[in-house]
Amino acid sequence: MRYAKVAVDLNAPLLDRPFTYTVPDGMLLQAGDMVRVSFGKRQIEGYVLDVSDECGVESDKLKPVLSRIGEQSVILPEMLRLASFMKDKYLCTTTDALRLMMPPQMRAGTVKEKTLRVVRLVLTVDEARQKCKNAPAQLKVVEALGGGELSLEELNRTVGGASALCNALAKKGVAQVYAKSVRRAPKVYESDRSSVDPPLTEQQKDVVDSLTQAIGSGGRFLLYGVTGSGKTEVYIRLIRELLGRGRGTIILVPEIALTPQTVGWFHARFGCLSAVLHSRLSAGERYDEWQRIRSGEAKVVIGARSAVFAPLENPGAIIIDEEHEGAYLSEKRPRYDAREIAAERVRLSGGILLLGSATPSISSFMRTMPRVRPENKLTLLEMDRRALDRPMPECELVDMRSELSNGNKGIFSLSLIRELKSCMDKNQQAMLFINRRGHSTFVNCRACGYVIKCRDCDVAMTYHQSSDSLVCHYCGAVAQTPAQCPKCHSRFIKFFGAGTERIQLEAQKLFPDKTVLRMDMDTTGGKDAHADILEAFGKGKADILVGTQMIAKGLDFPNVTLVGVVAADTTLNLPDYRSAERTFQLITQVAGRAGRADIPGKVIIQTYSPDHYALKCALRQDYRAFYNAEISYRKRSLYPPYTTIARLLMVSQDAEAAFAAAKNASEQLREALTQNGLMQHVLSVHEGPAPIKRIKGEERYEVLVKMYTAGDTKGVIAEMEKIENKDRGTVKAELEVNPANMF
DNA sequence: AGCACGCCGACT
DNA sequence: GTCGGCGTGCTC
Repeated sequence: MRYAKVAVDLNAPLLDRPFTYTVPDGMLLQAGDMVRVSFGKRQIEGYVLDVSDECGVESDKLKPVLSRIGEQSVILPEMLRLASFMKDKYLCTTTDALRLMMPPQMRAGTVKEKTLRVVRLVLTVDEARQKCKNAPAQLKVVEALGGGELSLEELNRTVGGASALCNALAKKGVAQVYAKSVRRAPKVYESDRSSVDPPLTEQQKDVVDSLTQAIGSGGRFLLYGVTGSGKTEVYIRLIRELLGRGRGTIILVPEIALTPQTVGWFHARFGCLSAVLHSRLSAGERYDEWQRIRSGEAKVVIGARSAVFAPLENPGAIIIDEEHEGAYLSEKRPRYDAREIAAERVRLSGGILLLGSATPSISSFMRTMPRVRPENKLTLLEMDRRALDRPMPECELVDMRSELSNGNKGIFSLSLIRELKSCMDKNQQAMLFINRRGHSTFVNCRACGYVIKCRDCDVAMTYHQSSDSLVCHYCGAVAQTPAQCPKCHSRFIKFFGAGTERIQLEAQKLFPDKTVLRMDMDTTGGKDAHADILEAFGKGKADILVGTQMIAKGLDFPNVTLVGVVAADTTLNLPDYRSAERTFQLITQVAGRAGRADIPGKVIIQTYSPDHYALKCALRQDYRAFYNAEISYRKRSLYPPYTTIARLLMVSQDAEAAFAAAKNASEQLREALTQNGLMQHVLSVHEGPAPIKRIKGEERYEVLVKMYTAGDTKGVIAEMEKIENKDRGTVKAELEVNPANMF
């Protein structure tokens, strides 16, 4: 007798263990297969984890596997091992992990193949001609079909009224109309780049060589390459090399919607060997792309975070572009880190992990340092020169304080205005970056100092001129712009803090006969608005592009010679230990948009804190100096990566209840940790209001736990998880480790 | 998660 | 007297 260990497709911790079923004689079953089993009183789906002759349980109440689903196994055996890794690492259920590894329709059983109505002759062409010699219209159809087949859709385009004619032909027994299943191919941004490999620079060659040498033995690499150094080309060469050895590659990009060009490049080079996976695909497209990968038809997978689970057998490499981006962390449970998943996948398959960035995250760069434990170690590959002989742009830091004391109250410094003028005079393009949308970031009463806040959030409202209203950027609430202060009724109301709208207006005022485009969440609402704006700017239909971080990455515009960072301090002053890191990354990335081979770029960075190391380093484009300064700050102040911060957030309509829950949780945690001896790993347990006390009408209190990363963080987190899962009625608890933001 | 069994309140 | 509330217990 053969026995199958089955993970049932139900999400409950109590059921998160294998159930044993007998395998009926003659049923071919292997690990990874989807099956139907009876479970209690009902029938459900499950996934075969293992098939063996060993039963392992009291055999009196074993039931048989009812049936096997699908032609191919759904989960690759290596992915079963990955699921068990995830269960352990993220404290999720096996089902949680497995569900990430297949398209949702797979489980729902609503796999709908897309079909086309296709027509073909059932007789030879000559016989068909004979039968239709008195019907000239039908004859046309016969000639169009010839010995092959055509979809009704195509046929209708060449022959008028083809549908009716085909029905007649079918009745006569000449032709046959049938449904043929086809794959839905997602739209790909057409790249104007040629599909020919360009020559590599010396640095690119060296990096490709190091990577190629690791094929077979595997390895983990961090490619630090300055903006414009040609990382994508390195990826392509590695992928090509792997394809030559029969192995596929997964490439992750942070926001696929923002990088249609990158997707286009891969498509141009690898054609239908490539597949795309991202959230904007329709369910059908996603399913079909998944199938193409699973069947081995597509071997180059490009996608967003979740594509790290693509059913690519034995990947030779997983490449993570813009490695420092927060998009690689899942905000839903299980809160996985695609970089960690990738590392484990390549470990299991003996492949290469390649993280790439012009501004690596502090935690990744630290892992390239000597004396890092081998299991965490990343090998550093470096490209410090731009390809195509593009020089690094010239950067200037402008102290906005002295600008003010010199009588310039405007939002543009004299330097920026001068450079903008010269740029516009030469008919070149400029980009102005500001990391806030709207017109003014807050509205303030000059008489009493009152700042207008959102009704439901502890956040100042932003003035939007386009709609002449106040908008809360946390909950989207809209309020009327008051004519007088709601508190003291003074009419002396002022608007402060410029956003993209204001910058656009000011720039337009400065250059009335130039075109100024704006790109932010407010102007990219439509489906293709995003691509449309970029395309318009790329084609020179605008002279100045104003935008938020959306314009910081992705496309290369050769005619952009000036980049202005209007307010570099915005991200710097956020209450988050990563604010310096984020500021440095953002500025370095936007600055990278400036200049090309024949026209060197210019970057103007405006700030009120010109002495801050993040800005000074960004000015010199000096990543290493920044890293050194930042890592010593993290060490001094006991921040990650030296420590790990776990945060248990209590959310409730009722402030008292949320606070009580936090206080309670903190006490329970201390007690539990003291009892099982885990307290020694903990640096601090602290409860209090979250930095933003209220969002969408919900009060927020938190328990912050800081521990040394080298200690037993897992044990402590497991204790916090237990507390998180306790039922506390109206108060919701949310646990996050090294939270993506501290608000 | 679901679906059973099981023991106490208001109803044809 | 029954219908039905949802507490706890089990599912190969």
